[in-house]
Amino acid sequence: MNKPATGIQARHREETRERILAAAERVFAEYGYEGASFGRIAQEVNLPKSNVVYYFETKKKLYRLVVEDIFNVWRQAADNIQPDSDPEQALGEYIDTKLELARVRPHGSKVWANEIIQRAPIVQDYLENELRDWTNDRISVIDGWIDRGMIRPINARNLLYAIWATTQHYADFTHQIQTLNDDKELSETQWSETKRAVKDILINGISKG
Amino acid sequence: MNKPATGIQARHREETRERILAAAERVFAEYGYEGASFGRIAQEVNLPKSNVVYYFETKKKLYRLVVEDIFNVWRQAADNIQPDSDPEQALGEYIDTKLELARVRPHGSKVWANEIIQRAPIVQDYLENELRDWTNDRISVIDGWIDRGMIRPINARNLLYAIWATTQHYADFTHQIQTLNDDKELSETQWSETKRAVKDILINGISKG
DNA sequence: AAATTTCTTGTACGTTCGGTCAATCTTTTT
DNA sequence: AAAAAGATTGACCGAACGTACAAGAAATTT
Repeated sequence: MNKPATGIQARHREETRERILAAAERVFAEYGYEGASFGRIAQEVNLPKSNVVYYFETKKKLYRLVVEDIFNVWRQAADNIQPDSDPEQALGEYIDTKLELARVRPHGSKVWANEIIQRAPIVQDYLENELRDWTNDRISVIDGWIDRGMIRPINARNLLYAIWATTQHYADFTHQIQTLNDDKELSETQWSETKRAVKDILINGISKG
Repeated sequence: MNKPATGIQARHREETRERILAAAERVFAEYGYEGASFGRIAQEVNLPKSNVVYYFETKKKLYRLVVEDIFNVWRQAADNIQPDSDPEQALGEYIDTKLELARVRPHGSKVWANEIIQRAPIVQDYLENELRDWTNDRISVIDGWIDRGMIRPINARNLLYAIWATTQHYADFTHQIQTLNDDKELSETQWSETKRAVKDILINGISKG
């Protein structure tokens, strides 16, 4: 798909694109779609505005790439939710991975949240296809576990939503959590404790006996 | 605090202010702070832009009123979390109420989410005072329950976050949920099932035995 | 090394927006 | 009913934004 990046120019192009995309994720997260501007993104990567436009043409196209990226990262995080997995372990790992993503890539999550809150004006087609199919697959797996008596008969869809909501909360509401933590970032220890506690609460809700 | 609203003028003023506030909540939710404009809000209530400006002076002031309003509604929803309440019932009612608010007033929740995602540029002082005190009070109550052996020793703060995240998810991510529900609004039955399932998952995580 | 393609950058244009202001109309107070 | 206060509205302004464009610099291809 991508060119192998021979030559000085091609290599430099990829590098610049990546830098712009990273900055765009931050700026879209912090200011919202309308609030973000080419000017501010350009400033963050120390390039003239017109150069950023040259690489991505329109704000909409740049934004879409940012949104699709975070979705694909999340999709991978659920790879281990398979019919033959151990439910508690698979979901535990899924929660761990999503919380780790909330920690190291909070901006992508915020952009996604913003897009959904505003009724997906840009990526609605993505929701109707990729997201819908992917979600239904995961629900089938969980229902399969229930059929085989491996977990309590909970509502698979609402469980999935609870996991999404809780894990993404730590990305989207970072600022609130930080304020309630006396304006300090969560420490290493607090993150571990959070992972343990979230699994404790959610997994306890599904296990038998 | 408010004038008793005698006379035609005063009554009409209150009425107009309310209509504008309701429209502003919708518009801020749907377009974000930057994306929302006096023009669009004015259009929704069929008034000239300058009249809306006359009532609220600046966009910031109007926005702040909207944000404070939803916070106060949420605060009330937790009134029954008291030391002498039955934990499972009190938290169950809290979840029910918050889900009902997610259903009937999704816009306020979205505005709050947006504000927090963007690092509370307008209401940071609110977080530092009202929200922080209120949260610590609730955590004390839950820890009290744990001390008296009424629930499992879970992490009270993370439990609170899980409840917020999960309930508000049904407001903030309405559009995604609807898309995954074949583009249909959740039915009466589905809302009941959701309330049951969310309580099932979260409350099961705290109960003893 | 000449020709071609790709990248860089400053300028400029049309639009939208928040907010001001003054003129007019309506309600309340005296 | 005269005077004062409050409400309504259209016109207007300066700033910011998305993006089109042209002209030159650099890299690549021939």
